Amino acid sequence: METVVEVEGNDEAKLKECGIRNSTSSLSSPKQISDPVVYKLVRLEGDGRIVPATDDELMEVESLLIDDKCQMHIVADLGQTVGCISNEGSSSGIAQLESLEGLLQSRNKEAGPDKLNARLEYIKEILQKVKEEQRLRLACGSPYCSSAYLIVDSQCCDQHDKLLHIDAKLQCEIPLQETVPSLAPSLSESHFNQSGSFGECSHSSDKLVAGGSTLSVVTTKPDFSKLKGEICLDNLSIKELHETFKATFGRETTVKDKQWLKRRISMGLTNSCDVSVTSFIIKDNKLVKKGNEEISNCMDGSYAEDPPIGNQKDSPTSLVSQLDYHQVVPEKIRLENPNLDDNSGSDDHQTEQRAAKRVRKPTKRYIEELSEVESKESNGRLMNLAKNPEHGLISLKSHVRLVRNVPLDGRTVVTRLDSLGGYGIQVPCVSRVRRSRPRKNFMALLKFNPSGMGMGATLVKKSLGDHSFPPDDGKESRVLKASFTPEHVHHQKLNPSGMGMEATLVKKALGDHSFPPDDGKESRVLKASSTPEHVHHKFIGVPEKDKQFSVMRAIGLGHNTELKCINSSRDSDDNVVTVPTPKGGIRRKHHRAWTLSEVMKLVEGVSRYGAGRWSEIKRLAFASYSYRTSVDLKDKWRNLLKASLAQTPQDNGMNSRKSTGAMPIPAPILLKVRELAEMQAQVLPNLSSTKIAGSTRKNVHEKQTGFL
DNA sequence: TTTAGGG
DNA sequence: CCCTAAA
Repeated sequence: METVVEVEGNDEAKLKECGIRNSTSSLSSPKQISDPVVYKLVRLEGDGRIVPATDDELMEVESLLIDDKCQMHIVADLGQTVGCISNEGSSSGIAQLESLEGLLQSRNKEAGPDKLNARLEYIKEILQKVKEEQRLRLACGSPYCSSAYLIVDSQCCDQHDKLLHIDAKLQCEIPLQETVPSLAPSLSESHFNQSGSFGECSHSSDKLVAGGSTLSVVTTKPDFSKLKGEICLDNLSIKELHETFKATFGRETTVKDKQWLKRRISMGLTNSCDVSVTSFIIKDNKLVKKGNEEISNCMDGSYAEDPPIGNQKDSPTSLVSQLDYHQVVPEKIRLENPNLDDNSGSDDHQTEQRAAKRVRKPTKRYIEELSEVESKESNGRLMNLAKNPEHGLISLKSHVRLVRNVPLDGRTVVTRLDSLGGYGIQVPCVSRVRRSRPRKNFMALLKFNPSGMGMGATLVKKSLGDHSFPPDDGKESRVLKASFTPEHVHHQKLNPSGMGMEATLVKKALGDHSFPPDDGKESRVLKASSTPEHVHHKFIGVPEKDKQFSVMRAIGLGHNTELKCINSSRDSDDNVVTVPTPKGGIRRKHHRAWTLSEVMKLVEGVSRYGAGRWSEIKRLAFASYSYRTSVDLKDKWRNLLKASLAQTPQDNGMNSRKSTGAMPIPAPILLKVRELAEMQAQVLPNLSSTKIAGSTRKNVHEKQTGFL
């Protein structure tokens, strides 16, 4: 998969490609080695040379530049527009993209799981965008002129940027717990830099900027360092294969199975890009891919030719490929072939199995959540694009770290998500407040309770049956939900056992307002708003000492108190559920008064599509009114109907009276409402009841007399 | 998911 | 406006 991303790209991409495929990284520190995937910062010298963080790397990269065919591109292009794609690069990039797409498709066919498909879809989408941008750029001649996404500050070409994004996404989808820690931070940094939201947030960037002209982030795979040149695995002896294996994964293997070795190596090298072994050529001890096209071509048959092997025992390095393997190879087969290769590591085997398992589960969920968020929040392509990757990051992070710094991480994640989501700091703030609230809330209630006891009762009731604390704005609440969602997942994963229990309990205590993590996208305001609350209560207490407290509440001791907490929070944070009306009454905070135009729209909609087609009307006539649900329309129509019926008989008396209070509905509109009602009443019940028809007619008559 | 109807 | 049952 990752390869896919790399393939896609222009020179920058190629650069990365080189790094990965040719096993550029010669990270020597143990820590780095232990991390299968590492994003490294590389500095581009004025002359276009790439200067990695370490000397070793420098050498590596340089040699790569010499060896690889992409050298020319890199040197030339980077030389002048550091990190930007030259036209030449762009065109080739497009070509690569194309082949990449083919690749993706072929993979799509092979990989059964829907998740994979979803991912591929996503990637394709991104690629599409990238490609388009490239074309635009070509047309304009200027690297940035058409960049619809992020105008990245000097340092990275956005192309590369996107690649990274994709990478990030991919990575997160391949949640390698061992892998990510180092990855996430650097990634995020680069993101921040590029999006500009965070200014110079990354120390690393500072460092690099200071040291050299530009910086660029390169993905590198550890332990590939020993591989040099091109390799045709097919021609290697077992011993050679062993060497290669070692170089690739950093450990020995005793497996004698050539096929297996080749497979493992290729997978390891291509980093989960299912490239057939044959796409490698060996040369001077280096392993290199022949070409992108070939790769993509090979893709299709690769698995067919290469029968699945039961024992997946690689170093952690190849977890990525593991993932693919697991996805592609039916569970059955895997189970049926327990140990094709014996000794070299039943340990590894199990470990990996476990890894794969624990890895995959969260992924799906996360993706769902993320996609949901995306679809909801995306304000435009720009944001969208910038965001997606970010989500990836988030998921990454949570996957990796959830084990410990929950709160800390959670916040970070939220914050970041938010900033990229284009919603300012709102979300994070809210979330923080919510999180810290549980303890205080308790006391806060009394203070905040504006209307005294009576009110309190009302509130309690509401909280029980109606968790509508929404910021009165559908959008906003949705944002909230979105922001919380990840957290929710996060926590759940974090503490599956204990947490789950508590969550359940709390839920019950609350009356189980089935807080659906993946509730329908459109989730009505109500639900959206309630979600955060639930999350809050479910998870907040857990990580620490609050546990007891929450448990208590959950059990019921705090039933009321908890509710009150919610209320108070609403009072303080969200301006209460209800709001006093000038008239003296109380209405729901997020009640949206129907404007005349809305009413007219509604009437028109009904006349056009018919009463009852609320969803249609909603969709077509109220598309822009996100806060009006089809139910709302229906309700309003019902009211209108009532009003129209009530008003007509007794003339304006009613009307005038009404006008005093809420918005007066103009008689003409009521008239129309009535007409429509009758028309439809006639049309529909026509068949069945004459009674209705009679009454309708009567009504018609009345109305007509009344108004004409 | 949408619609209809009750609260 | 909210909730829920039914389709």
